[in-house]
Amino acid sequence: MTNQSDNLDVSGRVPLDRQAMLRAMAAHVLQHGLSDASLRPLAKAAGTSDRMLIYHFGNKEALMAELLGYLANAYSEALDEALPTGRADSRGECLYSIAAATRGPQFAPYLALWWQIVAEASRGNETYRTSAREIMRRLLGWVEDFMPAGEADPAGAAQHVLTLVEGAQMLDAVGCSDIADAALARAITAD
Amino acid sequence: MTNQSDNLDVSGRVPLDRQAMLRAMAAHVLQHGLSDASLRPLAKAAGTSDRMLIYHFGNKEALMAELLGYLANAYSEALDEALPTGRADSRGECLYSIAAATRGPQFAPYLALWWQIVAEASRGNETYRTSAREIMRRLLGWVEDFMPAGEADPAGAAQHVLTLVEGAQMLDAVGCSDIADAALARAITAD
DNA sequence: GCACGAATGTAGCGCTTGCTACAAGTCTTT
DNA sequence: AAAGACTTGTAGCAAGCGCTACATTCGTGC
Repeated sequence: MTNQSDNLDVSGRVPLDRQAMLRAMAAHVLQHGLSDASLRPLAKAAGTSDRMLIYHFGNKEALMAELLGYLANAYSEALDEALPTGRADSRGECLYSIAAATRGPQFAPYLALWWQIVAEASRGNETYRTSAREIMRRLLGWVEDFMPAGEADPAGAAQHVLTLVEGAQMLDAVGCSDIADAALARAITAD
Repeated sequence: MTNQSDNLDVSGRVPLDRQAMLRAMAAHVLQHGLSDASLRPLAKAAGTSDRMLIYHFGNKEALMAELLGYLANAYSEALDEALPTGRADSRGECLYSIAAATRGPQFAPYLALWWQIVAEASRGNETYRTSAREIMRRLLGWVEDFMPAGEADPAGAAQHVLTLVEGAQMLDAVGCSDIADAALARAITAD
């Protein structure tokens, strides 16, 4: 029952260890997926023991919730870096830029993980659903901010773009990138 | 090493057993997901033993491949039943009808399974990827056939509709149906 | 009627799962 | 220096995993 989540002392040593563990575990999960996210492999990746993971995080569910939050942040930061700044010149360019950025190979590990999160969310797991919804909201906000300045309904347009891009990513995942490409090209010229 | 996949004798008893097993296992997987698709639960659902499943299907991978094929067929048939026949009157109606049909509650079990399949496919599992691609192709064909008669580019329009609908379904899965609804409404009025 | 292969039950192997009991270290506080 | 809290290693539990060895039953062809 003793874990140090409420340890806020000045030394800061314990929170640092926690962060280091989370960083290492996040890297492991990105590479190997949720199905290999059991205590012993995670502990090995973090350079510690399953015993210590339970000690630090309480139980596996709490660990996964925290790890998911960490990964959501990491994903957000990766997006911030990959996505263009400012505003698009047209709706078509907005769609194109965002699709191009998020479908790039550097996001493949995140997307592979993403679909596992969606699968869990779809099965009713509230931890994953909450995390996933938060990521979508954040992404939607980003798309909205990238909408061209003259856009009459930036929120609606962003929702449209997001839905298309996510559909395209799913088609990528199952090897139907041709369909995704055609759909996006059509949507871009239509705008 | 003895299994009867090549047993084509007239009695037909063995293939029947195989079909019955697949039917029962498919129902179980639809209800409980892939994560509960290990040999013992599957065997229990099929009224037999893990020992017999291995005997009949060789190993788990072969079993899952066959089960996935069975489920893809079942999904197709469910779609055939749920989707309207004939042709839509407009692109907007086409999108609306297909979204309404495939987002209905009767497809929730299929969709929960679908995202698990997508997750596996995205991680590089070829069995799942092949199965998923086949389902997408079939669905795309269906959408194309439902396009209004006057449509200049039915194939392209169908790809567009499919991408939007799949994006909407993903947003449903993570509890963002509001975004999906708005995106579809916008796409429908735009058409 | 008997022999042979197909079909099936029982038991178990080696491995991984989340988690715990117990003991021993280390570090801080008094 | 003693005491207590924090931290960690070792060993293990009960359950589940895919799969197999062995023995038995069953139906059919000679």
